[in-house]
Parts: sequence; structure tokens; C-alpha cells
Amino acid sequence: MLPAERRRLILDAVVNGHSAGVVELASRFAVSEMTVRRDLAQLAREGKLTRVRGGAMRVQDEPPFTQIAVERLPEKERIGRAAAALVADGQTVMVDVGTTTLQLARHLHGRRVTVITSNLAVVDELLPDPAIELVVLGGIVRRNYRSLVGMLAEDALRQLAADVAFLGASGIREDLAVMDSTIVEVPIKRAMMAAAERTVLLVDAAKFGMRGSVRVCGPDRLDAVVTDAPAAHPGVDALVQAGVELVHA
Amino acid sequence: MLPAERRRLILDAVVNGHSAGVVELASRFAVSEMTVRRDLAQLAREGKLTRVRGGAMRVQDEPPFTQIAVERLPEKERIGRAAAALVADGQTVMVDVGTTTLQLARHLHGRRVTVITSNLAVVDELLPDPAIELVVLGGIVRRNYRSLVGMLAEDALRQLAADVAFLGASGIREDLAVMDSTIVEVPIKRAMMAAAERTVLLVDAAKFGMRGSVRVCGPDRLDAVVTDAPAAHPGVDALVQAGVELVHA
DNA sequence: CGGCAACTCCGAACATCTTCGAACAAGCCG
DNA sequence: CGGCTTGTTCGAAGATGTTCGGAGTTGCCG
Repeated sequence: MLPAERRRLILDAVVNGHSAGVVELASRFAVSEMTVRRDLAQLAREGKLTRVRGGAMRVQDEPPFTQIAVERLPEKERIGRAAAALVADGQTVMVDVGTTTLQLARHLHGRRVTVITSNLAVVDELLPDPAIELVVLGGIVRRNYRSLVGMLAEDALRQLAADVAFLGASGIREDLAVMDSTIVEVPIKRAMMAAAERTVLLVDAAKFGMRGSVRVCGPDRLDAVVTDAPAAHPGVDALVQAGVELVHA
Repeated sequence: MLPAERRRLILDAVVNGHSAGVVELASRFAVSEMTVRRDLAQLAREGKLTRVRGGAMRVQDEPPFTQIAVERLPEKERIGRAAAALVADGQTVMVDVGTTTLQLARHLHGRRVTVITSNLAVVDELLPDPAIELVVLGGIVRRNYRSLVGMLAEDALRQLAADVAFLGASGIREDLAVMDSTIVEVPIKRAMMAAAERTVLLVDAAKFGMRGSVRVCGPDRLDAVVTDAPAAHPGVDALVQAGVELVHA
């Protein structure tokens, strides 16, 4: 059996059966557990299933509404702080959807800046802060991500300009393309890049090697990257080679 | 069974109220009580349930943002309820800024409707509700009123349509003109009226005789008024004479 | 009502088993 | 041969069960 065919059957088994164990799959397809793990890792990278210990589960569309549990919060907090340091008083910044960018917003408290965002968590965070001019893009509410998407948001961005756009991402592909997992968010990200003088990407070290299903842009569209990954990291080094300014958090 | 799958089932059981005891769950999934405790602890850390002695409970979202000082809240609550009764399932409604209109939003919970609003308190209220399609107008945030105003909101309204617009007001002048106190909100109200099939005004009895500084529109632009003022009230009677439908809360 | 004992429940700590992924070696095929 | 896939090994990390001291709850008695 061809590897690609086996991977497709594994994906079917996981999706239809609700879950499947590594041992069970290895036995079913008569391959080693290591091979199943590699298949599952690849399918997980492609966002087609969710890897869990012992096997895999179908990708779940229910990120808990209360985003209380943020993964890798310490790293994201440091990245947010470093990104906030790039903003000068009086500037206008665009803040993308995501938990990393939310950390950026938390570090803008008390700063005299204008924030443009479709991130409802950022709105809640900065609403009490009288120093900050807050502009909300319109759009349809996506509950799972607390974001606004759609035509209204894109139209609004066409009428706005900013000094810098801070974007998040699902992952950085090996060819340094910025990837996202949700297709409706991509036009917003692209519109933000077009409306801002500079584009700064916020990614924690785990994002290198991860990937989403949609390509947002190539590294040439980025002006800077804020990350906690060491400069020696091959992905980071490649970005620097591509001319992207590196800010270490 | 995979650990992740078990945790998922435990969460379902707790949320649906089938069972919540540690001993019972341990027996159901054939694991030790310690393992159930660890699962519950993890789910509690993630904010998905509330740990209690002997088991777990579904997380109850407290009403955090009860507007600390809403004047005439009982009247507004009744007006909101009566206004919500005017909405049919599947309809699209626009909800204006204000505390009375917020009460309307509270009575839309669980209804299968589309809500278009620039009222951030309404967004917070309806965000957790999966039945409701929520559309946010863009704009600049006005902190004092938790609202969005400006060009972006007006542009967005020009691209939208609704079955009914629910408006608030600062007062009803003696000549029955609808008055507002903040000039930046008036273009939004007018745009909502233009974009909706019907316009319904929500005013408590105290609004008759009060006035704002800006005239929004005359009574001819109103299709209905929801109020707690008695029909014998001279202002209400005059509205009826002017051809406005009266809904008594 | 206050105090006390019995019971239950909790979570830390430890030992054991399972699972994971990196690294290397072997096999396959153009 | 060189690239790709697969299998094996192995140390690290995760998951589970058991034990045990301590905290919370209940109920009884004075």
C-alpha cells in the first residue's frame, strides 16, 4: 500500500471513528507504531486531525469560549511585551486576531496610541483605558476566536491606515511562508498588511514547523518578527537571511 | 479509551448533568478515582467546569457586567421584554446604543435571529449565545457609552438591511420629535432607520418631557413605540394620533 | 450551641507502565 | 548512488494506580 493511501485511510478512520489509537492503527495497517506516529504527525501538521497522547481525534471546532487556558502563555507574554516596546507614543497600530496579539494589547495599557482591531478580546482589554483611542473593524462575529470577519471588516480596512500591523499566525512553513488555519481570517490579515507602513509578525518558537492550511504571505512581506526562538534556530536564521528584522523576546 | 477522549466524555457528562460524582465517573470509565480527579482538575484549570467537593459542576457564567447604576431598570427590563416579543425567528434586527436596548438584547437569548449593533454591551451580552448571528458595526469606541460611532459605522450600515431597527432616545419633545443628547450618535440612528423595514422606538415614561440637544427625527419616521407609559399619557396619545403603533410594556 | 469523633474527599508523592520523538540503520527504487 | 520510507533503539515525558497525611463534612453528645 502506498504511504499516501495509508495516510488517507488513517484520516478516514480517525474522522469516522471519532478516535483511533496508535497501536490499533499500526496493527490494522501492518506497519510499526513509529510509522503511524509519523503519519499522524503529518496529518496534524496539515490541520486535518488533532493529535492526542495515544492516538488522534477528529479536529474539534469547539475552542472553549473562555480562553482562560492559553497555551505557552509565558512565551506569548514576553513576545507581547517586546512587541509593545516597538510602538512609539502617538502611533496607530493594527492588532490581529489571536492570543499572542492579545498579550501585545495588554502591554499597551496607558500608552497614548490608537489601536485598530477586529479582535474582541483586545477590545475588552483596552476598553477601560482612556489613554487609548480604540477603533473596531465591523463584521460578523466568530465566537470561537472572538473575532470579526467578512466584507465589513475588509471594507473598513480599506479606509484606514496605520504605522504598523501586528499579525499572528498558525505557523511558519519550511519555505518561510506565513500560514493560517482559518481561511476567513486571511483576507483581514492581508488587508492589514496593505494598510500599514510596517508588518510585524508575532510567533512563539512552537510555530516554526507548525503549519495551517492557508498561505497568508511570504517572508518578503514581513518587516520584522518578534519571537522567543533563539537566533540560532534554523527557521529564525532563515528569516534573517530573507531580510526580516529579528526582535528577540 | 484515549485519555483525551475520556476527558471529553467526562466534560459532556458534567455539562449535560448526567453525572458529576468522582466515584460514579471512575466506575463508568473504569479508571481510578485519582485519575478522575486529575481529569477534573485539568478541565477546571481550562475553565471548562467548576470543581466542587465530590465531583464537578458545569461552569456558571456569572452576570459580571450588570450596569452598576441603570436608572429605572425594572421599567426598561419590561420594555426590553415587550420589544423582544416583536421579533420573529429568522429576522434581522438592528439594536441601537443605550441601556434600554441592552435589555432588549437580554431577552433575545436563545432566539434564532441576526443582530446588528454598534452597542458593545449588546455584543458582550450575546457573544456566548450560539443561536444568534451577531454583526458588529465598526467605528471609534466611545467609552462612556460603550458604543461605536463614526464613518466606519455609517458606511457599514449603508451595506446592510434589517427587518426592524430598535432605537433608544434621550427624550421625546412636545412636538413629538425624537431627541438625543450626543450628536455623533445621531447619524447612526438615522442610518439604522434607513436600513430597516420598520423602526421601533424604546422609551420609558420618564422620557416624555425630557429632551436632548439634537433632533433625530419626527414621529412620522416611527412605526411603533414600546413604552411603559399608560396610553392615557398625553405624549403617548399624541403619538398614537400621529399614526404610531403603541406597544405597552 | 460548642466540641468531638467518624467519615469522606482531596492532592502530593512515589512507583510502574505507556507513549513519544530523535537518532540511526536498513530496505526500496529510480 | 542518493533520496525516500520504514523499523529499531532508547532516554524523556506522560499517564495511572496506590498510599498517606491533611482538610472538609456530618452527626452525635453533652
